[in-house]
Amino acid sequence: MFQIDRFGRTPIYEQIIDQTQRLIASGLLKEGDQLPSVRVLSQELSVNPNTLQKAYSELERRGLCVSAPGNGRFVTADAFRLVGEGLKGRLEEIRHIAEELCAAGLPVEQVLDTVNAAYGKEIEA
Amino acid sequence: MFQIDRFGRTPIYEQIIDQTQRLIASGLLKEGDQLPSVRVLSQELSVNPNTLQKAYSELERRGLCVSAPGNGRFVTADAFRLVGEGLKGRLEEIRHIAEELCAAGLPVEQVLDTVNAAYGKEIEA
DNA sequence: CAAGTGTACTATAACGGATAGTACACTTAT
DNA sequence: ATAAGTGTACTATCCGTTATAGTACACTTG
Repeated sequence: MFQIDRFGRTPIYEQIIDQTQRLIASGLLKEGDQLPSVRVLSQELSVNPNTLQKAYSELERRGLCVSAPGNGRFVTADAFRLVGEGLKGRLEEIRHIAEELCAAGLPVEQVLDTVNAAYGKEIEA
Repeated sequence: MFQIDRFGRTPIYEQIIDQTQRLIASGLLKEGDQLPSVRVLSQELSVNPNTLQKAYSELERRGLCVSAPGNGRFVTADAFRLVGEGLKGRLEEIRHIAEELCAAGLPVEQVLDTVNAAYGKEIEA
């Protein structure tokens, strides 16, 4: 369910946060679904429970899941809408990079082509 | 000439590298131009000389500048071309984020509009 | 020679990330 | 009631990266 890269610079707990959000955004995780427990996921990924606890706490702070002590941790009803709003942040990243490329003199078409390619769309001549 | 953010997560030496590359890409730094010495820049930015040395060493490793011990450090002839190749990496970042947004169901038009906006282009209806 | 370059080296401090271990409270199923 | 599985809270420790401090040396130019 999760895939951890131990060599990159991005912390494990951030990877968990990102991937969980992506699972929600893509609909693989829906309202009411239970997230893997910190202990189970800890063994599955060979990651310290505290690290996962940190990630889950942040997801909870963002309102994407709620904890039912003694029971488990579940995706909230607002989760899908909330990650949708979070996509604006990703758009800002693209905007930021695009501004750099613009300043560097890269033609805009090349950027647009890249976006279209990512969407699996054929490049129009 | 340089602007340092001491609170962000990105290390100072990386900021120096990035900004220098951007100056070269935008043409503000051309072949033969002298980079500020580690000592001068150290005082100007209130940054340790070693930190700047680290940044400059990396730029040198990438072939963007050469050091003339006792004289100074200068932008190479290949610098402009090399940073140009580096832009492909930035494009890959955009591609990566765009794939995420695609998976999340964000319409492609919204991404294209963002790119166009970054290029200062009006959005076409 | 003096001043300004780059370079090299050691040592230290500070911070974030991750781990280890323990303990406690709660819910569910048996 | 008990056991197993949840979440939660803590403390302590380790490690790597970043940044700083200080010193020393070699080189080039004026």
